[in-house]
Amino acid sequence: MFGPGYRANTVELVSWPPFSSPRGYRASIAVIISTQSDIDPKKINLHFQMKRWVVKGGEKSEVRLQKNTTRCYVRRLSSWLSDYDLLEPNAFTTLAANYHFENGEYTPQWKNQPVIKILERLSVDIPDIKSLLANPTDFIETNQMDILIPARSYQKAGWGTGVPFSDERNLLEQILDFLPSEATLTAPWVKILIVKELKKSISQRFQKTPKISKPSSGKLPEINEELQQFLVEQANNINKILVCCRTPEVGEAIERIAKHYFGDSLTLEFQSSQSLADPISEEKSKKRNELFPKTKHIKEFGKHNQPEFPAPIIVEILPPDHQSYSKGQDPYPHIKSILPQYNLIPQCILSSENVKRSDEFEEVESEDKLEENIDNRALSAIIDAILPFNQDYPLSIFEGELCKDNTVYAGFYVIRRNKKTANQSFSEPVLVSIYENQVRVLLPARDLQFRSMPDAICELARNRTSRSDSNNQVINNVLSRLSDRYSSAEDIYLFAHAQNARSYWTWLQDSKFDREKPPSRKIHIIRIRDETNYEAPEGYRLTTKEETFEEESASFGQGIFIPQDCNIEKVEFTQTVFSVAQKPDTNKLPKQMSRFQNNPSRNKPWKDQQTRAHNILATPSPENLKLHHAITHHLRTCHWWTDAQSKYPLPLSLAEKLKEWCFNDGESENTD
DNA sequence: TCGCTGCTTGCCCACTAGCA
DNA sequence: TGCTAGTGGGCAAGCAGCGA
Repeated sequence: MFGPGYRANTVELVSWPPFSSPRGYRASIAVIISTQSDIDPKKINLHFQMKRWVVKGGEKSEVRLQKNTTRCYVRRLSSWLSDYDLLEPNAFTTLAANYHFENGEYTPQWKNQPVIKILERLSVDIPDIKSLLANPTDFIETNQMDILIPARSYQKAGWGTGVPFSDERNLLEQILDFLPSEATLTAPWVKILIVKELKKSISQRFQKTPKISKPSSGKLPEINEELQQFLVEQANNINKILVCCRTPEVGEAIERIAKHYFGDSLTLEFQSSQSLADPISEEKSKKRNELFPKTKHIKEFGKHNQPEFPAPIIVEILPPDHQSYSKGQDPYPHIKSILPQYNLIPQCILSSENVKRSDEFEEVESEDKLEENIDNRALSAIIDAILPFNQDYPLSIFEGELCKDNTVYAGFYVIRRNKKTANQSFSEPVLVSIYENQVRVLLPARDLQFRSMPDAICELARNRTSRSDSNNQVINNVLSRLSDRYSSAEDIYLFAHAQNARSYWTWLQDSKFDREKPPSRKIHIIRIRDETNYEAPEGYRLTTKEETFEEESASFGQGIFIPQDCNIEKVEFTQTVFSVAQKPDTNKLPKQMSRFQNNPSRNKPWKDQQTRAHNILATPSPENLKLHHAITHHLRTCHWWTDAQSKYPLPLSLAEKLKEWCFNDGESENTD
């Protein structure tokens, strides 16, 4: 049956009738169809999903809706128009439901009132939501109207989330039977093996960083000398961290963790300013008749504590749903956007104050829970606070004073805000480069000066006017400035995120790009696409040569892959290559996870690895295609602050982080 | 005491509604 | 129609309970 189409370029199909487990759980398989045009020959992607329907379990009085909006799937056996009968319904529609708060009570309701009104005019009776929630099974496979409530990931629903590759393959083979004989399944992607010279080249370039063990069960892990030395080096640009706490617990935790992980090398300076993180009240503007947030106290704090050079500050704030915020706004975005104007780069940590929630449908977070993980929160606050100051990034290998890697790695990202989150919408291109482990930032819409990361953050917070150069001119400036500044470097890699940057840098679009006319003859330009809009293809990859789906071996593939009909030795340098992240070690899932066979692991969640698509759009050395892709893939693993493989190559991650480190929403009227 | 399982939660990433 | 931000979804990891 057709499901609700969420996007113009996709179609969703949902299996019917839902299959049921011996215990009475119900589930369907959904297939989302999208097209892939950048790989020749053109391909159709099928994305599978588990639709797990909530049924009442045991003696519980009723099932609960999700936290915010629940989109229930509705299937009606007779036509929506009473005088016109359909033989067989072939589509679902959705009705949104949520909780409505009135007189101190939460009641479930159908949310989408216009739809309800239309249905009323069509004389369609929508059942009362309370009876649906009290007896959901009464609304599955009826002869009137079926209403199905999708389960959240954490809910037990008889099946786990995700469809494993073996099942996908099985389903694809069945689907193929219905298609014309010309339709074929694509073969597994072929792994590009990184061997000998290539492997050597990677291992001789890049450092390995130690794993940072986290505190657990209230105990701090043992920090060996090597790890402590490493952490101290990452913080060596910091004289001190200003800490502004509301409660002694948080202050003590930060002190304890700083001492434990960084020894005596981090100086903490405690500042008591309770009011800094108070809820923000609103007041009427004198000039215009509008409400604006009162942020004078944050500005005054900045003025009084402004250091000569940018410095980190950790600010304790209350959770956004704390009761005292009901009287005012969450100060977090204001702290984030105002303090860097005064050379203070803030990192926030949540209070341990008891959270009393009036919402009975929320999971209640007890004080105990927040107490328990305070060490973890303190560690991530400290790491995030020092991260922008980490100017000597542990990436390339040094031998004494000499860097063995004469390569520049750069990432291009466009920070955007709309009217909702800034007084005026804007696009701000940023470029982050790493050369001989030195991190530098270019704000090309402003000037062509390479800044340190903290300087760039403060500059972005202070001043939002851009030069009026055309986007094209800005891009040309970036490319020529990059080649000039690093003229002695052997290679320059520039990573750009397609979905983010291509409206600014139109050359990145498939239709505008011309391989014969690269914008630079010196720089390797690599375009990265992620799953947004289904732009990275669905696919499976096998680590072995034999095609086998037994024991889910395909789920554990990782590395770089190309479609099987490509020959890596002969392909164009612009060929799309897939980078597949490693599944985390701890994710040791059982091998047999089929959703269709009644096996004990059927209810475990399953997830595909993160896939990215790379294209090299320009390169002075097309013959080194494999090396360029191997480097791009390897840079996903070079984020010292986390063990996991990350979304993007390192310089692109740092460029994206700039957005988080500054420009948080909430600008206020200038009252100075 | 250890290993296994299920449950919970923080955090991060992905998806898509709704804005511009 | 493209982009953003809010919401949804999933992984990691802690913890409790249970049985060997």
